[in-house]
Amino acid sequence: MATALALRKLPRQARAQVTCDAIVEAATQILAAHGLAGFNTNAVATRAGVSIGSLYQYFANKDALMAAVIHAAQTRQMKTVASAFSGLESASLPVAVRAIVRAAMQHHHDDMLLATAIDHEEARLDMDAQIAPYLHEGGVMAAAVLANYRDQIAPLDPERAARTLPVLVRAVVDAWANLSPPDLETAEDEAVRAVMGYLHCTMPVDV
Amino acid sequence: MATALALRKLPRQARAQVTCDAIVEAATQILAAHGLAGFNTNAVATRAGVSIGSLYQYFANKDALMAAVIHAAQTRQMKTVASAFSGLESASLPVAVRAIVRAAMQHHHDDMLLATAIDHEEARLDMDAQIAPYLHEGGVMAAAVLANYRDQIAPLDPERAARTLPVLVRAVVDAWANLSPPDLETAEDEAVRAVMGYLHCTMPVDV
DNA sequence: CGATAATATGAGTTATTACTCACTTTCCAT
DNA sequence: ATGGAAAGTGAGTAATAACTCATATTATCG
Repeated sequence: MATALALRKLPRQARAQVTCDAIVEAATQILAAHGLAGFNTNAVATRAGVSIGSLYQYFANKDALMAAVIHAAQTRQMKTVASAFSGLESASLPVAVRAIVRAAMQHHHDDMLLATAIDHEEARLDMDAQIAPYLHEGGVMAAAVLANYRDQIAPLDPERAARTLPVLVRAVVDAWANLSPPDLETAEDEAVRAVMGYLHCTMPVDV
Repeated sequence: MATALALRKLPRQARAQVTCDAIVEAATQILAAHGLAGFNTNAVATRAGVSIGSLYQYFANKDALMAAVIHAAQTRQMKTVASAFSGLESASLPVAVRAIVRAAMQHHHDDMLLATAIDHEEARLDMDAQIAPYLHEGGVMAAAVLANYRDQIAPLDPERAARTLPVLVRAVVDAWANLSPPDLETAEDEAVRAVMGYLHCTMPVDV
């Protein structure tokens, strides 16, 4: 525990940055293809086309590499969501919800092995603190969008909604997209239904 | 891949069953405490108080042991949910939903490391087929309960609901229960809100 | 250039771990 | 009892994988 997850050395030249990126990219691909069981530093270095020594120049240990993979995944996802949010001002609520669900779908069902590996390692490495900023940023965006539809939805706490809605979408999408064969249409419909339901819920919730 | 996940040998005597159970129990504890990173067969055998040889008498390989852990976890959860469903006939819908959410909470936030490890290994080992019966059984139970409230909820496909609702509850609970400090009250409220919203959703969902 | 710093290499070391097998102990049917 | 089957043992093996380090290559700058 308490492994230092920071980079051992910062890349200063352009080629060093390329090497670093290639390593993280290779690690991501291996996780997606073979899961944590196939994730080892020698394989990552080989796939990245660099030597094992280069890997350890930048990543102090395997956990640090894993942390970098998680960080990169979060950044990627944030970008996708942000672009889904942009240009939504004039859309109706159902249209907006569906657009955001579609954006979320691109990342998640995509690769169950990667997503579950990240979940597990995030928990094991106690990365809540590092993740918090991403969550907060997502919350701010969500709150802004929800404000546009203030009159069409039940009164709700935007901070709560910002945490609940993304995981809700993700879980529903995963459940339906991870079938054989995947049922992406139902995945989308069910996710939209869940979100719309959440936003409209005016029922007595306390008992 | 395509590892045989069945037991190598069936326990015939009572003490053999005890050994088998102890091994699966120990494996579960180690997964919960240290995650997949700490999960190795020697450690499991030691913790179970049996020799490594005994472990391999019953489990052909590490994956077979993992499969047994997953199977046991599913069975445990099924029991909890079933007992939550019983004695619910006279309850109001919100009360019933809250009761079921509470039951689901007992298993999930409990141990993020175990839950995420199971998710990941389930995906890696392609265990969809083995899991299907549990899902189906859950669906039957859910359908029976929902039928009681037919008049209070929006028309919906029980089979869809049976797949969507459990993962929805689980995801929301995990999101709120896995904070530091955990916010179990909000977890429950948000899960109830999500379920009630889903059940009531009459909004235009298609665009 | 030439000097120094940054980057890259990969064989090698060391620890871990999945799994085997020859053997002993316990149970049970006759 | 007793013979055979089931259960249990754990030192040992072979493979894997995290990580190091002495050395080689490449960039930067005066």
